[in-house]
Amino acid sequence: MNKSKERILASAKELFHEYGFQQTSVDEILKKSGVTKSNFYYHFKSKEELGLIILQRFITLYESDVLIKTLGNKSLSPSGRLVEFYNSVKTFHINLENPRGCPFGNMAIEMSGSNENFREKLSAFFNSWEKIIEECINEGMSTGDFRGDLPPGVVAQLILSHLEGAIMMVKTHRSLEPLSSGSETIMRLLKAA
Amino acid sequence: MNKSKERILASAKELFHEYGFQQTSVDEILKKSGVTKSNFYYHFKSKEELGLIILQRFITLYESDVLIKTLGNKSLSPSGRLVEFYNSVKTFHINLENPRGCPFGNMAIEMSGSNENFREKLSAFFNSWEKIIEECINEGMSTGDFRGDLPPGVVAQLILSHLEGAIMMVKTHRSLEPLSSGSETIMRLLKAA
DNA sequence: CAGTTAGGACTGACTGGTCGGTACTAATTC
DNA sequence: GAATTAGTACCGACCAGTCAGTCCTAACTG
Repeated sequence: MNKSKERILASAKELFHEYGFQQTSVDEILKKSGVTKSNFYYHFKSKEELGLIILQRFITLYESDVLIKTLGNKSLSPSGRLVEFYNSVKTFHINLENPRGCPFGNMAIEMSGSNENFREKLSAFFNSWEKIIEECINEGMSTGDFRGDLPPGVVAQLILSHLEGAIMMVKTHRSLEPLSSGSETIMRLLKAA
Repeated sequence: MNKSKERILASAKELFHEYGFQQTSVDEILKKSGVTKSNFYYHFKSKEELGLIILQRFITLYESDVLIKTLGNKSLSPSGRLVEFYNSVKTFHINLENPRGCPFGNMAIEMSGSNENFREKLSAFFNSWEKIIEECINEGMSTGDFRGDLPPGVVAQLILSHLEGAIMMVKTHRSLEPLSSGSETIMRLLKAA
C-alpha cells in the first residue's frame, strides 16, 4: 500500500542527502521516483512537509539503528561502545563514493537560518543525541574507562561538535582521514590517566 | 570609483553569509545593493565568479585580520594565543543577533558536493588554517603549555574540526554555549599533565 | 581650440527556462 | 465506494543571464 508515497520518500531522502533540500526540486523527486506530480501533492501538502517527514523518519531510524545499537549496547564496555559508534559513522560515509556529509549537519546549516520548523527539530535531535553520548561517557567514568575530571555533559557536547565538524572536513577534503584520525585522538584524550 | 562593484561585493558577502550562496538570488543582491542587473553582469561574468571572488576576499581578510593577530601573535604564550583565537571567534558570532554559522563551513557544506571550484578553495584554506593552528600547538608543546604526547598536526586537525562543529551547533541551537563550553574543554584537555 | 576616438560605467527591457504548486479528469485498486 | 494513481495542462513568481544602446570622461588629433 502507498507504493507511490514510499517511493517518493525513498527517492527524496537520497536526493536531499546528496544535493540538499533546497537544491532538490520536486520535479527531480518525481523523475527519480516515477510518480506524477498530482500524486505527489495527493500525499504531501508541500515540499516542506515532505522534508520534515523525511527528517523525522531519518532521526527515528538513526536513533534505533545506530545510536541504540552502538552507544546503547550494554554488552560492550563504555569505551567499546564509543569506538563502535565511530566505526558505524565511518562505515556510513565510506560507503558513498563521494562524501555527502552528515544528513543532519547538512540540513542544520542549510535550513537553520531560514526555517524554524527544521531548526527546532534538528536542535532537539542534537540534544537527544548528546544525551545518549553523555550516558555512555558517564558510565565510562564510573568504570574507569574514561578520565573522570570533566563533566560528562560537556564531554558529550564536545564529542558531537567534533564529529559534525570532522564529517564536514571529510566532505570538503574528500578524505575520511579527519574523521578516523580525529576519533582516535578523542579516544586518547578521554582515556583515564 | 567602481562604486557599484564594491556595493555588490559588500551586499553579496552579507547575503551569502546569512542565507547561503544558492539561496541568495542575483535579484536579491541587486535589490540590496541598488545596482541594476546589467551593471552586475558588466562587473561579474556570473554569479559563480562573484561567489569565488567573495570567498577569496574573505579568506585573505580572515588570515590577515584574525589568524595572524591571534594564533600568530608572538607576544603571547601559545596557550594565550589559542585563547585569544577562541575569543575572536566568539566575538564574531555574538555580534550577529542570529547566529549565521561559519562563512567557510556553511559554504563548504553547501558547495562541496556540487562545485569543485568552491570545494578546492575551501579545502586548501582549511589546510592552511590547520597549519597555523599546528604551528601554535607545536610551539606550545615545546614551552610546556600543552601536553606533548600527541602529534601537533593531529591536534590541530581536531581543534579545527571541533570548532566548525561547535559553530554549527551555535547556529542550530541559537546559543553560544557549545562554542564557549567546548573551547574551554579543549583547553583543559590540552593542558600538560 | 575644435573634432574625433576610445573605453569604462551604466541602463531598461527582455530571454528562455525553472520553481513550487493547482486544477481537473479519468482510470485503477482494495 | 473510497483510496490511490495517472495524466496533463496550467499558473504566477522567480531564476540566471543577455542585449543594444546611452552617459561620461579622458586621451588623441588636426
